[in-house]
Amino acid sequence: MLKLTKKVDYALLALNLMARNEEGGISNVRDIAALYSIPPEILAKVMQKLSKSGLIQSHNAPKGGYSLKVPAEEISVLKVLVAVEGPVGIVSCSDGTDRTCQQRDQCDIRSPLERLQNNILWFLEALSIRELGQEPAVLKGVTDGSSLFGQPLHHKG
Amino acid sequence: MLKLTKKVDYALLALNLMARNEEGGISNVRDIAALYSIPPEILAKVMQKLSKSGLIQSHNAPKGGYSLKVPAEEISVLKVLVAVEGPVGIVSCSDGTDRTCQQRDQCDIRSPLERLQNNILWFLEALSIRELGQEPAVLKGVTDGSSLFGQPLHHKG
DNA sequence: GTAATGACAGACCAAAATGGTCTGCGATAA
DNA sequence: TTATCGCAGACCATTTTGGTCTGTCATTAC
Repeated sequence: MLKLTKKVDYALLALNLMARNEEGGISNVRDIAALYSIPPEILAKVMQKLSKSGLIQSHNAPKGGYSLKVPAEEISVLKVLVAVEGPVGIVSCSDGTDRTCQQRDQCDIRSPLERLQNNILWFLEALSIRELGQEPAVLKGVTDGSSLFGQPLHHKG
Repeated sequence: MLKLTKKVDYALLALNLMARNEEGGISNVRDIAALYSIPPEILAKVMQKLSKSGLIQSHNAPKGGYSLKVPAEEISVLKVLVAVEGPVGIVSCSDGTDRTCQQRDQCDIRSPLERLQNNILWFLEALSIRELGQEPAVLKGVTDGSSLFGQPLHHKG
């Protein structure tokens, strides 16, 4: 629950690798799969989805493979997530998936949960695969919650 | 993927209701289930977990039911989530669930992902079931990402 | 005391999501 | 023209999830 799928993990690993190889560097499925011990067939499917969504460019030929189509800075974790798994919604009633929610009429907590969801999506969008491969120091103040907020809010400990 | 389960939804609805009824107000499973069209047996299990985790108090008797054991302000969404579904981890390798991760040795994105996870957990901890039932206005500046941060960071649009 | 109420407990099942396999086709450059 | 590598989709096993069913135990109103 509230967990990234293996496919997303695989996509992030592959993209991170390609981000380090760029620019224009080509990696093929077999090599990446071998490096990370990923079943090649699975990674192949994942890469195809990334390709269809326009994040990477395929080179269908011997010595071919994939290369980044846009700069690593512009590929957010959220984009990867959506490309691989479709629309994200922590509450099923808010992403169009569940049209038959039995609680919808009586639901009195949807609004704050959607707000919570927006925050999570915002973080996913703010983190690029470029930053994925960088040392914590670079990220400091961006994704480290404890230093991100000026005031303690209502955080209960 | 990255979605709250129905059980968590049910728990939040029930707790939100009880938070409005307090203090010491008692609600029973049958009534709550009827109000929100939740299968009573399911809600019963959920309530038992909330009870075991110490968030609510059971009153096993006719005219009995459950009441909040601690103030609504002190019950975070994260606590509810953990009580109902166990430890949370958006990356399976970081919550002790997956001890056989094939990518662990070669994984070069774990650190930033764990950071991302911490941010999400932080938000879940910062949102209490008291706030769940309040109007958006009260939450403004707390969970609304767009107004929460002073600077735009690297947010790509 | 006893019967009705409501929590407690756990086996059990069906559907969906997930992770993975297999097979074959299509494009292209060596 | 053939080996390489992407493209496509059917297929299957496992796990997770949501839900049902059956029964027991505690309490209190009568």
